[in-house]
Amino acid sequence: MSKSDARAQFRAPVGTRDIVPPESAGFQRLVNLFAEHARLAGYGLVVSPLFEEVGVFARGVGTSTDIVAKEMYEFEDKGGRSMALRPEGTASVVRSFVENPPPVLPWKVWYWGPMFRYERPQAGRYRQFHQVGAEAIGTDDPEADVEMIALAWDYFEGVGVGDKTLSINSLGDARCRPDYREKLMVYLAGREEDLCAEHRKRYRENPLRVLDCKKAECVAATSDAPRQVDSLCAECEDAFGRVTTALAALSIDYVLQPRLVRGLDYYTRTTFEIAAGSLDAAQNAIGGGGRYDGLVESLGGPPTPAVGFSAGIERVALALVAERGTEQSSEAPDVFVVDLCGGVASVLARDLRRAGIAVARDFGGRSTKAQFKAADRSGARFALVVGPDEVAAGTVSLKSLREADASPGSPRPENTQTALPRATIAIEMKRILS
RNA sequence: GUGGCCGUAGCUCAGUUGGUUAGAGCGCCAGGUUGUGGCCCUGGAGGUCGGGGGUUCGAGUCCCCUCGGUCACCCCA
Repeated sequence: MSKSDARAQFRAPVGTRDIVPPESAGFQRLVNLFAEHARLAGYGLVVSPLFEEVGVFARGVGTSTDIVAKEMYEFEDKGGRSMALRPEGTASVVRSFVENPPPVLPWKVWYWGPMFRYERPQAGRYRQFHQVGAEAIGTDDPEADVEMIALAWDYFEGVGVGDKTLSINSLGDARCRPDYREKLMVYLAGREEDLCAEHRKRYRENPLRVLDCKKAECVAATSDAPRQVDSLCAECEDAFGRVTTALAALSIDYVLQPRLVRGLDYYTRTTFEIAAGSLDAAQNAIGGGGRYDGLVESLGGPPTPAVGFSAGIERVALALVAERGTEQSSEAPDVFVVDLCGGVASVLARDLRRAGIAVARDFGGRSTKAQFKAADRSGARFALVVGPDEVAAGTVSLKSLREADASPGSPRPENTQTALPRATIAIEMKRILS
């Protein structure tokens, strides 16, 4: 089989990609760190299906959103049911909440996994991408909003995203949003001619979306448009004030972004987004979220306030690379077994692995030189050499692969090896590695 | 869904107005060193030039189509 044959046959689908070592180590790290932050904040893991009935997203996310209207992977299963690959995580989690009502509120859960959106791929945008996220369902306390923002912020801090901006806004609630919407509609109607071609026709469908438009015409036309934050009802006003006050107390800097609308219909009151300064691409949002007090009810549950957040793993990874360059893998083994008589590596490696030591080895009975080359490349700290001499003496030879003078271009140094008893090698290596 | 740019070795790329058998660096494998990595030297493997069609005596090079990549619009993570 030639390589070109194998390559010509199949490729990863458009907009998807394989995440392979060493990059996958970074991916795993981002997931693991979120798991840890979530655990510390009292969130339990929820694993929900990657696909749902279309209605979960249509009613949850909203049929007027781009995500549902034109980006969903929909299919009919063999039972004739209309299904869709999940384009985001919150709707599924809420469906799960409604289906399995927890005994105690709030229900605090986190998740991670792939999401699917049928879009043209570009920098930082894929058809299958991965998110970590958290939801707190069953409380309207603004402090829950703050906990969610802090979780997001501290996660990004923890993984190493230094250059980032938190934008927040309040979209009001069922009481004050309609009033604001009306105000904005009137304002836009008076300036219809100034809007971009797209929104001149469509602003009536969702006037809030015009605020999010990046076209110069729309930005100019809405520069002094009424702001939702100025039209909040007393309750929303109070809630938003408590959020901003608490953020200040936590020393989390934020920018009030009255134009922050976000493309999902379910948001109410607090919405927020975190953008990475190192990403100058069009896609610089690494995470976002907000409150969705009406979603549980619209998916058939009892009226239940909730707040959530999600982050895009690929985007975070891109931000980290942009900020600090490629990180090297931390998957290097502890030791590399060099087997010079053949057949002894498997037993030695297993002894060490059972003791919790990461062991790599070579295959194919290659030359000493080839095995040491492989050992060097593996990044292992030590080589353990077993040959006829060692077998006869009941020992294993330990050699450091990280000499202090191992600068590129240096000549081969003297080989310094230590003979260790074979019988207690696992214990001894544990001690040396610690 | 629309548009710009780009497809030559595992990777990064060169390849003259179209002209013989398509090259380099890095990486990989082996030898130099019959038990020792990095540096060095020598050799080797690896390509239907993304795919198809056309023009031509002759196409990696020109034309068309197609697939893929990439960036942007839209929108979002």
